[in-house]
Amino acid sequence: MAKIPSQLLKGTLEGALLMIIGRGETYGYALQETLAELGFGQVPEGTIYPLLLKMQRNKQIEAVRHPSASGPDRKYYHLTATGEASIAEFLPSWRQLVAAMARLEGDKGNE
Amino acid sequence: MAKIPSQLLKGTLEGALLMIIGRGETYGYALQETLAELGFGQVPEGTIYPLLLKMQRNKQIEAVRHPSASGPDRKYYHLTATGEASIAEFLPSWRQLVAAMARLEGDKGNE
DNA sequence: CATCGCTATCTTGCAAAGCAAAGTATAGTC
DNA sequence: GACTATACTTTGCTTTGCAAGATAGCGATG
Repeated sequence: MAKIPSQLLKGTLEGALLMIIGRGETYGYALQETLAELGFGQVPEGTIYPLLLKMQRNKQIEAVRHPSASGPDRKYYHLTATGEASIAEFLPSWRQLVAAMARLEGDKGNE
Repeated sequence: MAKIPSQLLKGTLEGALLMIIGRGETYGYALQETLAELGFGQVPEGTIYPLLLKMQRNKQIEAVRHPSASGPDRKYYHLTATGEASIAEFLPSWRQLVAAMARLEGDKGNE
């Protein structure tokens, strides 16, 4: 699986993380694996953890610390109402961008 | 037509401009209109012109200056081989990102 | 002729976001 | 004890979108 260039991920990643957390409480390390499984590539810790902290400051997510049987404590995140609202703002913009690009790709295909 | 947040555009815009220029020689001002028609929203001049200059420095595009009947000279851009190669690198990454996001949206839809 | 509005490009400086790198710490394996 | 996997944090760099302002040619209105 090729790596998605960082510049392409900009902005999209926050939306993606919010949507994954919206599926059910998770923690940073697991999010990294989930992103890889979904096809986002190997997103580095240095990207994910600062983003989670920022989203927590913005009240989009909340954290609860729980011990783990296989290592240090985990910070489990869940969505807040603000986080849900962020997803509701993000998705239409994302879809608009995808639609615009699809028009361009369609043109390309007709040549 | 809503405005696409700047963070979402990051990286995508360069690919989009290259693809539009690939359809046929154009200039900055016209690119702005084309982007709007495609659904990218009103991308400001302060975004487009610096990007075009950067792509020119990177040899992805080349410019020819022509006078206009309705205003100042226009700089018409066309793709170079490097530019074509950039598109060939960009498109798979873009499609991978779209596919990954589609998986997430699909999950959401099943809830 | 002066002003306005449309066309057309360039430059400066700031903000946001991805990420490499380094640090800290726990649990299990060799 | 060393190493590996797990798990989170912080610092500083780089890229990119963009607001704001400058420059300039053209046509129409007054």
